[in-house]
Amino acid sequence: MPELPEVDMARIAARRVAVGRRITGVWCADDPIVFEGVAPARLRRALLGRRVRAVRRHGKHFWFELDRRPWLCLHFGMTGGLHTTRAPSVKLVSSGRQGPAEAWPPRFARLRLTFDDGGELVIADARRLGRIRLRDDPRREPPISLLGFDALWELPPSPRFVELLRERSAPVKAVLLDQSFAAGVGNWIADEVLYQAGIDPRRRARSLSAGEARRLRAALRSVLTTAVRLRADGDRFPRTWLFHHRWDRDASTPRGEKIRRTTIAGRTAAWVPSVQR
DNA sequence: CTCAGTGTTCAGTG
DNA sequence: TCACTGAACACTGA
Repeated sequence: MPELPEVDMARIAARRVAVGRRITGVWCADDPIVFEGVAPARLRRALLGRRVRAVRRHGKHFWFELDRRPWLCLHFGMTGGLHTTRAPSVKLVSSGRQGPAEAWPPRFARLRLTFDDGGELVIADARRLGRIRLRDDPRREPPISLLGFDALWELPPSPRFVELLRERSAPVKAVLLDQSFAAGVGNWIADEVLYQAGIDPRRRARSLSAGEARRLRAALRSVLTTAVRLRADGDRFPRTWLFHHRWDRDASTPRGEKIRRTTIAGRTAAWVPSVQR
């Protein structure tokens, strides 16, 4: 479930369980794909006994600052997620959703860390498109160094945002999905933002008027701040959002607006022709 | 059984 | 050269 708001919830959950604590146990799957270039023995050596200083996020990536380098860097891919427990019996999930106590350790666990106070943290990833890496200086090394502005924390001022869009000839939806443009925007957020700004996702980015670009920026800021404030819990998103209807079978919003689906940049775009021009 | 999917990368194209 | 597109990746659940 990982676009920027979900990853930010994971950052907060990880911070709560890990910051100030020492890592006393490391278990990891022997999976050279998810653990890109990191053998299990090296991972254990890098993490065991370390104290966690902070948890940082940029776009959909996040990482743990430790008291010694290298640091632990994570990306959830399409199906990854973070799970934590505090006391042996209390279970918390990064989504914040309250449910029946989940299985522990969770299905598809790839990495499991135990802390000196008994807390635990698990990275799970069914589809294995997520990545777990070690980096000496995450912000200065790929893949994080290749990202554009963080869509929530570093949104450029309007004039600069307009300028950046003018430099791009791809469909505006493809530009929104490009992590070297705005880091953290994923498929549903791009669709939501374009819907709220009233812009056809197929439009070339450079064809937007300054007014349209400003509307797009405002929608991006509004959608992200709202989603984060609501703890990335889709059930609590405003009912006016396309989010609730984009995959509906009947393909229309409660207002009776028809939803159309089009492939752009290899992803399915859901949009409302009567609203988006 | 088939296919789409809240993502990224990389080879190929124009 | 550069920007862009689409397939590949790997697996689950509808």
